Amino acid sequence: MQNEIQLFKALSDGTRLRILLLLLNNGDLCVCDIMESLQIPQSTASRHLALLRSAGLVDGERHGTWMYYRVIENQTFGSAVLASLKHYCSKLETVADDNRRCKQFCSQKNGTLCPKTHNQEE
Amino acid sequence: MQNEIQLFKALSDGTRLRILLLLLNNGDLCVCDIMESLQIPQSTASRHLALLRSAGLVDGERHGTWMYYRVIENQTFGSAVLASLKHYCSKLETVADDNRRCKQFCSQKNGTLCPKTHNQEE
DNA sequence: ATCTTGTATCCGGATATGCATATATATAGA
DNA sequence: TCTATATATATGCATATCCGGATACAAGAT
Repeated sequence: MQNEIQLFKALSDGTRLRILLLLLNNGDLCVCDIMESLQIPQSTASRHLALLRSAGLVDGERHGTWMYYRVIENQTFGSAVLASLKHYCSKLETVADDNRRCKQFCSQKNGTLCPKTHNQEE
Repeated sequence: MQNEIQLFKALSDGTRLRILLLLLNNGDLCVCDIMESLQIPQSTASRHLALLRSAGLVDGERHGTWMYYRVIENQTFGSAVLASLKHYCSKLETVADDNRRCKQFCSQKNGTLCPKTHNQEE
């Protein structure tokens, strides 16, 4: 049951939950998007992303200089929990604030910084 | 999102997961059942049960000397996660061992110690 | 070579864990 | 009622882990 413990450990931190919800709601994002949206230092974002990746919740894809992260969609326990998480946390104020900053930052930088077009889900 | 963090913290410990799965698979249990099934000291079982209760995952009902614990069934996020947990962890060896010890202990003590008949689900 | 982006490491402080011990509560019997 | 026993909770302590931020380092682009 080590996998489940690691999964819940990864989820039991506010910053990581915000990162996951940001990715669930906004598709692929690079580290600079995340630090802007959540207003956290770059090293903090990076470290939490590494932990989320080692827990099997997200994976990263390199596009030149930028590293794009996304939530892994498979049919495991982690996926089921994340789906519930997205559903139950959609109304939270913090999440809404993060999403708002994310959309603003991504549209303002559009075409000027990151090479890859940003996926706007829904 | 403090509720969700507290939920995941409560779930990110092997002993607590085993307690929850034991309760999910065997219905109401008292502390002595749990310490026998998991082979852990009484103080450890009690401390984890207190934490699970404060996280809103289990509640306790007193029957004379014995305190019976059960998983809380409501329609919140925690319930949804526990349902998935039970489904995805049903095949784990540790869980099977715990359940076996539980059934053996409960049947051997039947009528002699705890006053309340043990619920065998399924 | 230099700039930007991302990762790894170090530190201090906070929190969690397990076990042992002490305390509280409930039951049974004299 | 008083005592002995069984059950449950609370506390203290040593150890281990985790968090955030700063700093140093690595990788890619021009």
